[in-house]
Amino acid sequence: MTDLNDRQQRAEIPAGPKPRGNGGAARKRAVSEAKLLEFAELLFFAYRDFTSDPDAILEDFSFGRAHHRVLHFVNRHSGLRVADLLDILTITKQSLSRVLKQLIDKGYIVQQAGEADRRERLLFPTEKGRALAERLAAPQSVRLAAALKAAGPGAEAVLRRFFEAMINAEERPKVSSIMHASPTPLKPGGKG
Amino acid sequence: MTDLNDRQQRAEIPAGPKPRGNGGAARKRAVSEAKLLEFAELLFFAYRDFTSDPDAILEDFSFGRAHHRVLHFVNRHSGLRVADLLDILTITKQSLSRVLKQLIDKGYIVQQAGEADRRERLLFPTEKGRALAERLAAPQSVRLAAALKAAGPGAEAVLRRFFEAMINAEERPKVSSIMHASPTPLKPGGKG
DNA sequence: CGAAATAAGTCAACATGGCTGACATAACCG
DNA sequence: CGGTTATGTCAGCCATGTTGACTTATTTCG
Repeated sequence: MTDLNDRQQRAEIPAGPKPRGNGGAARKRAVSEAKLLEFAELLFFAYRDFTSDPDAILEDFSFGRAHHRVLHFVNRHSGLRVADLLDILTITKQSLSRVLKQLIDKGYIVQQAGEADRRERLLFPTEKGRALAERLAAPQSVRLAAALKAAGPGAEAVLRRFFEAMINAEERPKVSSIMHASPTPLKPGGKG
Repeated sequence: MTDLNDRQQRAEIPAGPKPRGNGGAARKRAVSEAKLLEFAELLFFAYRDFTSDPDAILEDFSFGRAHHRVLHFVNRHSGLRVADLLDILTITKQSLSRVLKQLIDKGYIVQQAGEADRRERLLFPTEKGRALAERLAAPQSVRLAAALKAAGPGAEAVLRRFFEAMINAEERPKVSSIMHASPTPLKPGGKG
């Protein structure tokens, strides 16, 4: 077994916490620091497994995690611009272009020139795109629902505050406006 | 400005929620589903920004996020085996090998044959490795501390339950044993 | 003891998805 | 009209994931 549970047994020496440079006055800080790093690890593990379900589905479509991210945001916030997507994903135009083009070519996303500013390409999911987005979201929703339930009553508010505070302060208004924006409807002509 | 805040203003049409396939009986489910997807997005944004601080530091060392992950776990759980690391990161031996070798070559990590089983290579941070790990962890700790504070009293317990439930059920005992394992001390001879 | 299993390392080749720099087109704005 | 903006695109590079095959050292077990 490559079970990590085995590990402790193998170490013969009891091994208490080793006295490092921060001995003495910084004791209280050090404990708190360790707890913070535990949360860092929990976040890592949670995110690792959170992404694993859709990743498995994506293989059947020869898509990757990058496609998922794009499709998700286009589906949830249909009518957003390419520039919005770049901002959300914090990747370059060229990186986005690659996956976005594939999603458009394969009929998961359609573009439509902006009404007020015709330079803009507003992005919309097709029916096919919406279906895939929902299929990818399903296991994540199940996981989140279970985790919220396990976290107990009042967890939603706590988590919302926690996550929002984890986001860079300058980004919070953007994120907030993305999440609460009403979707632009697809104009007639765009093949759904 | 490529500010996402601009978006709503540009859409002329009011655009209510469009009646989709799940009209009628599934109304309550649909609302809940939207809320779950909001948490999915918050998790995405939180993780995106959580990783951005160390990423910036890593550039100065010509390292990437993969190196950070390895160094973090070796530092926090010194004495773990290569197999443990593979399990934690869920990557292949070959992928790990590349970054691990670089960390060893550059003197951030040392290996030591296991005492009970000499096939095992136990991994330890050097002083240099510990220093870098701490430097990378610092901004993340600051961010986490602020977010915990913002989440309010009782947030720690809630978050712990939430994150643990987000992890695949089969993985939970492993994760738990990693996180609560006492570190194996480095034996004399290993250049620290 | 000797054979099989295990832990780790390695070589080669490939895919995905980041990145930079440079440049083209269309549309908007003053 | 000219400058700026939004988008798209070409070409190439790099980091980090993948598979498959194979070696070496060591442990475990019949």
